[in-house]
Amino acid sequence: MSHKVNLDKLDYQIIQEMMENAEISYADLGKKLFVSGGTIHVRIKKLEEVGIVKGTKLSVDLKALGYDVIAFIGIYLEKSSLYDTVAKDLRKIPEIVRLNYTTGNYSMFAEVVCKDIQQLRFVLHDELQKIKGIERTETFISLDESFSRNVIASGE
Amino acid sequence: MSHKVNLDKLDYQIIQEMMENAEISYADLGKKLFVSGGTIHVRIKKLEEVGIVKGTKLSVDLKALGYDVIAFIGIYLEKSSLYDTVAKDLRKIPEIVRLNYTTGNYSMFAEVVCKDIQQLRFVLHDELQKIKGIERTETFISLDESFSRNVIASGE
DNA sequence: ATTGAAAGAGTCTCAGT
DNA sequence: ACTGAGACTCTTTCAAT
Repeated sequence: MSHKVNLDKLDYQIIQEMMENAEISYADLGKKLFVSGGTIHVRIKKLEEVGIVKGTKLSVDLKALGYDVIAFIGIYLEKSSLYDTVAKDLRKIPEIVRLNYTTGNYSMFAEVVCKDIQQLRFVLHDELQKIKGIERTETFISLDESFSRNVIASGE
Repeated sequence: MSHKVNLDKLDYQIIQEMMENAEISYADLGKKLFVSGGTIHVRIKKLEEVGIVKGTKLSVDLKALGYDVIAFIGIYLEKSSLYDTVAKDLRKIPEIVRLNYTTGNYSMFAEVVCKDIQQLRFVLHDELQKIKGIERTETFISLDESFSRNVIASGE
């Protein structure tokens, strides 16, 4: 459980700004938010210490990298108690980049990223069929990503 | 369309490493990959120029930020031609962080991030019901995220 | 293309407020 | 808690290979 930390407007502004672009310098971000670069530095250090900021990641264009196919897979389990073992098996498939245990129709929800439809076919027909405990799956291939963005960082 | 660029093993290794941690210095990454820091710099500049690398983003712990609820929404449209107008309306709901146009059961697939169940209820019952063109929706609340990770950067 | 070194820019620390 | 300046580290450029 994450014990509540009190963040002020400046903290949220820093997070908001750097979720989109982490390359901005402390001095420049400070100018933008009307504080010194030193203050930005102190705040970010605090946000790292309390675990809100986990680091920075390279933002990569998947299409440009050759990954043209994104799909979502709804997974029905034979028994919901099989969740952990099936999750462990799904983790071994590198094309599956995300797995959630969900309420509703499906027991689990997976996101797959593949280079092409042939690779997706392989994941669905070969890799997934091997896994014991999956009753059936439903696949939703993304034809277009309308948008993808960050949450709004604010205290309400 | 992204015209193919020839990447070698070193390019893929740099991407792989920095997708996970973009804070490592060029000198340190160079040591790890047995080249100079200057070479890392040249490669990253190339990857930026060809549009594979889009920048760096702050990695934030959503739970620690107060966002405890992730849900997926399958959306049935009255007519699939309504895609664009509905997408435009969904974009106005800040809690919806991602929207895909998909094959299969649903016409669209949305991901929502909320502070609590009350906020999710508000998005589902108030915000979503206002939008013209949505026939019905199915919601899958994530009870647990088993894993979330990057694709493998490699040329096969 | 890669390297190593110099120049420039950014981060980090700290004493003062 | 914020600031500004100094110390330190990293990025960026470039001449040589």
